[in-house]
Amino acid sequence: MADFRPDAGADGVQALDPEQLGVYFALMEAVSLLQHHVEQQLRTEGDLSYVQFQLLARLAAVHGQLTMTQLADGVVYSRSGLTYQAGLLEKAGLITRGPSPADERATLVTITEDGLALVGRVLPGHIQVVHRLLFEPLSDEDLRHLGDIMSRVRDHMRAQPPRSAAPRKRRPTHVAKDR
Amino acid sequence: MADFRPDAGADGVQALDPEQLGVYFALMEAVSLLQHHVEQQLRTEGDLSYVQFQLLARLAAVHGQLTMTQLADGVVYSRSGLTYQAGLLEKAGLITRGPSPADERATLVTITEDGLALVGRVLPGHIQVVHRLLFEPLSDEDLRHLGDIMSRVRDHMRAQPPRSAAPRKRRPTHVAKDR
DNA sequence: TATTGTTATACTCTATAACTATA
DNA sequence: TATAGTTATAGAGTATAACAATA
Repeated sequence: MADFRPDAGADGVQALDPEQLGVYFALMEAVSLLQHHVEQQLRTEGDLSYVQFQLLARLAAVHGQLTMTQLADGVVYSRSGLTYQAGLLEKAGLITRGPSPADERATLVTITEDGLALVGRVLPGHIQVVHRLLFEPLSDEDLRHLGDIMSRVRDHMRAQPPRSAAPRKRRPTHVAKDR
Repeated sequence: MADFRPDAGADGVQALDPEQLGVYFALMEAVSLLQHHVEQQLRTEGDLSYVQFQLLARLAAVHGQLTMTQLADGVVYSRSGLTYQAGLLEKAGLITRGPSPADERATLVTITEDGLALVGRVLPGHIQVVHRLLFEPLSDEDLRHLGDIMSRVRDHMRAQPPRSAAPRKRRPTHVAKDR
């Protein structure tokens, strides 16, 4: 079977010991489960996807206006993806798009009253799910640790690549054609 | 704007304080970034999606055979979704499907030599990405804390709902038609 | 009757490339 | 030339419902 041991082959590459691998898998599975539940709640109570909720929540948090590029950052990884989502949200009357006076290339996105109302309507249930699934089994100390760790990791990742623009890529094909 | 304060409205519902909300967002964004990078690596080096990698890794870890239902658990949330992925993996020669002697309703999934080889080929780069993005900014103590916390959370979530079967649902429509 | 798995179908979402317009 | 955004298009992925077969 596959060799999960550190440095199982290669050229001095930094490897993970079994403990690290376990931590990584636990993190990914837990977040996957959390996200799945959260998406169900958002869909059921607000007919929103998680991405759409994030976009609205960002706009609500800054109290209104953001540029498409600012809005995209950290949520969506392609321009066209954001245009698509913004189109849906605009059609649903939750946001508005208009020209920017400062930079005429830019589009200013504004959240509507309906958009704000929807966020307000969906948020309590959202928070409830997160509380029940994520925070219930955690102590206050766990919470502090988790917050400290994850914000450090997030900042580390934000710093690393250019982001919001496609890095490098080589063969964007399908399932292992080379086997 | 939207009210993010605890108990902003409702009927005694358990709410999140701002610290908890921050921890939640940091967690989700960090994992989202990590997953995005990891998916690029898997696609580039092995033409695999993350789901496909998970399925192969599970099969590799148990050294071979699993039932479709066992394989789905925790990775995919619908039967047909797994059938689709298994079809791709089988077409690519990475797995094999056959009848189960024990239960003739079941399908036994077996990883092939090519499948094992691919996991082995992709894993070092995968591990490298995880190390660089997730573990680099963490101390040994952070690692212990994170592992402890996330495995507790994961187990808590696993216990909660029935899983692997669709829970309840109400209105699986599109973007907020009610506004 | 309940469970395992597949199929058909419809739809959401994402990404690439080409394009327009402004800085 | 570089940046902001849109459009067209193609493809991956997911979920629901209906179905067949076995327990």
